Amino acid sequence: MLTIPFIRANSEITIQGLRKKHVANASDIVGQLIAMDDQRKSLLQQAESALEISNVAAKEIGTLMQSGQKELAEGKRAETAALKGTIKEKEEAAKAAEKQMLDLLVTLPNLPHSSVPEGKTAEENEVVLTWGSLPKMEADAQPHWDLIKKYDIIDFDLGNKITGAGFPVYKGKGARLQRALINFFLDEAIKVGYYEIQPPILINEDSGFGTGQLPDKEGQMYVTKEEGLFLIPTAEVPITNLYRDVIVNEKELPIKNVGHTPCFRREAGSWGAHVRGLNRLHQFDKIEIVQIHKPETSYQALEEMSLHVQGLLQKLNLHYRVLRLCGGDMGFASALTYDMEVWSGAQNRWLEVSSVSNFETFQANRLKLRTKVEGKSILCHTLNGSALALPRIVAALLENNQGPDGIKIPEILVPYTGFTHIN
RNA sequence: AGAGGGGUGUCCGAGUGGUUUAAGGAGCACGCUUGGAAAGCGUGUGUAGGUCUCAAGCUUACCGAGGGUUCGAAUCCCUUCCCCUCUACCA
Repeated sequence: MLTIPFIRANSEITIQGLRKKHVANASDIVGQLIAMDDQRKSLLQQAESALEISNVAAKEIGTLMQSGQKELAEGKRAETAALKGTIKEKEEAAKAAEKQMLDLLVTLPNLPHSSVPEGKTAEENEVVLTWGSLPKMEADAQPHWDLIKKYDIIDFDLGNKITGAGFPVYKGKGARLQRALINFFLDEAIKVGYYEIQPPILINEDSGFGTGQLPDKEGQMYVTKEEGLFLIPTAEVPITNLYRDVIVNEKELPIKNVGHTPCFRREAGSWGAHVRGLNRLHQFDKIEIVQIHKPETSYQALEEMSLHVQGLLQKLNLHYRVLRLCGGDMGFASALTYDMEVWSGAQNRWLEVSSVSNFETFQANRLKLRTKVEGKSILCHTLNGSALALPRIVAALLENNQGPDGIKIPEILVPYTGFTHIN
């Protein structure tokens, strides 16, 4: 969430930024917000000055009562009783004005960083770099949805039976490959200083608001019927919300956390072409890295996180590219996002396997996540990224490494899997 | 899940309608003291909003959260969340 003081002081920058993110009527909205805030302030002032009078009178009544001057006290009481209505009325009006302002404010996305390219769709994302080369594929190379059947390692039919579409069952070497990747990714993160967290995978409404999933995107999450809790769409939500309503000691920054969780996404209405097999699921495993920084170090951290993710892909020997997302393709809360895509040899296309973002103060403002610098409390910057999401990595590994003696496991994973081939 | 007891500042903890302007202690910061340290002494020590060019000052709200009663609420009432004890259940 953007802050009102920022918008007031930088209304032109705000309008330009919102336009880059393709918010319609950006200029009108900013004008409305400032007007609503003016109204809020003026009502608040009226309420507070009435309150002040009433507080002073209440104190006088107290003193009079104690010294036994009942008649004087009664007179005062009648006087202040009349104020009650005004106070309540002004307070309610101020609260209503604030709510109106917040309701509008929470619908605004974060402003993009200056390096974010203009553009509306994924085609306009900027390719930052490409690593490796196209895997040499045989003419009869099979897509992963055929390979998983051939080797009987991931079973969609069984998932359909026990749950529904998009909930595959991993079996035998399929399950072991999953476990190997999870441990590999966690170990690599711990090696470079991340602290491992195992958070709950159900979260409450406040947490959903803190990281920006609510109030807008509840349609993407599964909800429990009795308690109204949400199944997490990403570990970003619980791990970042650990710091909700926290003033972090400056000495503890930066904070670097990593966690593995299953992720649940309803993906309502997004099924169709290009989502076969492992390409899009309702439940999948992901290792998430989350960092909390002082503003001046957050962009350096973003680059480090990007390099960390790239290191994982290089160790797995996957041909990948890095994209800088354009204004129209970026997430709601992000100021700058890099997507990492791996080449899928049999599908002949790029698959997104990671998204690394700096949210600057956007989440921190919702979370009330602050630190103190020279005695003043300031909002922290939050960042996160997938390192990595499993299904598409598995898809690419299966497709790119298929051969006559089965699917070859990358060397670095063999100590984790305990086998060299799936055959 | 049932019965009972709780939730107060960074922490411990007092406070059952009006000098509470949240006592007292610990911690922390700064200063004095010291060869240095400890002890001791002194001062300070939350968050958010408003006012203000800045600062100071003034002011409003905040005692788990939300609402109510009252001239006045940490204190009384209602709702709700969380913790503890016992019982029940359970990996």
